[in-house]
Amino acid sequence: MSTPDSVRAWAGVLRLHSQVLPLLDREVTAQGGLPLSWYDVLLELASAGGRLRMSELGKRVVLSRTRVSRIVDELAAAGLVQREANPDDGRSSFAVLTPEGRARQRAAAPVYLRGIEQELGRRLSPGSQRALADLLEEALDAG
Amino acid sequence: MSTPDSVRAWAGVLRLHSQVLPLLDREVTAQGGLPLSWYDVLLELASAGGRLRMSELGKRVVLSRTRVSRIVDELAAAGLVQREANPDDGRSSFAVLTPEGRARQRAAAPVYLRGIEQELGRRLSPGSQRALADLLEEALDAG
DNA sequence: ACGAATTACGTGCGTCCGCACACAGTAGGA
DNA sequence: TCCTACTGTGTGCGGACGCACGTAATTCGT
Repeated sequence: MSTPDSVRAWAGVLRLHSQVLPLLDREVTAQGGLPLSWYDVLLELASAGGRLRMSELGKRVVLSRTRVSRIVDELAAAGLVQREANPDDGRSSFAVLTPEGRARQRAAAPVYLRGIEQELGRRLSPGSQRALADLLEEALDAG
Repeated sequence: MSTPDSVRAWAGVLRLHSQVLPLLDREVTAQGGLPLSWYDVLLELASAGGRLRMSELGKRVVLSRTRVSRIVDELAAAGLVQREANPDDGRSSFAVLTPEGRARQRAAAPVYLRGIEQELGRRLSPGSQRALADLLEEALDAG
């Protein structure tokens, strides 16, 4: 009774996620970084030019739209983003990166990059990392 | 500014996890299956011969030891497992699969397997599935 | 043999999270 | 111009989750 490859793959995703995520979280918060959810939102905002509608942000980020709404509240309270009305559509609103938000994101980036690099570099050869990344992106594009 | 492969890989794990897990959850519960956490515990118990110490169970399952303790409570209340003292060590206790628990696990298995097969089969070729599984297991073994 | 350190486990508590719902705004047909 | 369907958003609520701690049992050094 051998396990199908798809099941082995899914089990691998589940396990790697549950093993690496807490380590990364600890390491980053120990170094005074931002919470992962904050960083994720700031990063996505930054790479989108600093301004995004809520629903768009919800799609790009790993969190639910609902959750994003609350995190943007927190970020706004911390002065890292600013809510802004959409003149073309009264329902929607933008999250806009403030200069300080951009600065904080830039400052936090190396901590995350180093953590990931370290945690995955320890486990896989460069070639395997590349192969894994390609396969995962292939799967995501087919989503 | 190209993203390192390790970061691409980690982002892929994060995204695939967040996309597939809810789908799988919905699909399974819609078909009257067990909660994923229940299934995970039952499966791990079954493949270990039906009896495992709590801490061992915590290590094998994707959940924290703390969480496992509570889930075993729920499973025991549902009659699917039974708590049992360890005669050789008064601190530890066993979770033992009941016949009904074993039956429920067996009955639920095809639902999960089909769901995973479907969700990953749609996204990756058989060869890619195998390659992905191998890479993830390689990473986990190095953990 | 006895106390300190360690291990296995359960639980109180606070956080994170998303579903279901409510509400305001928009689009489109008659 | 209404009236209806739909869309984008925020929020109440309850569940899932794990950390920190407490407790009981075992191990180990002396």
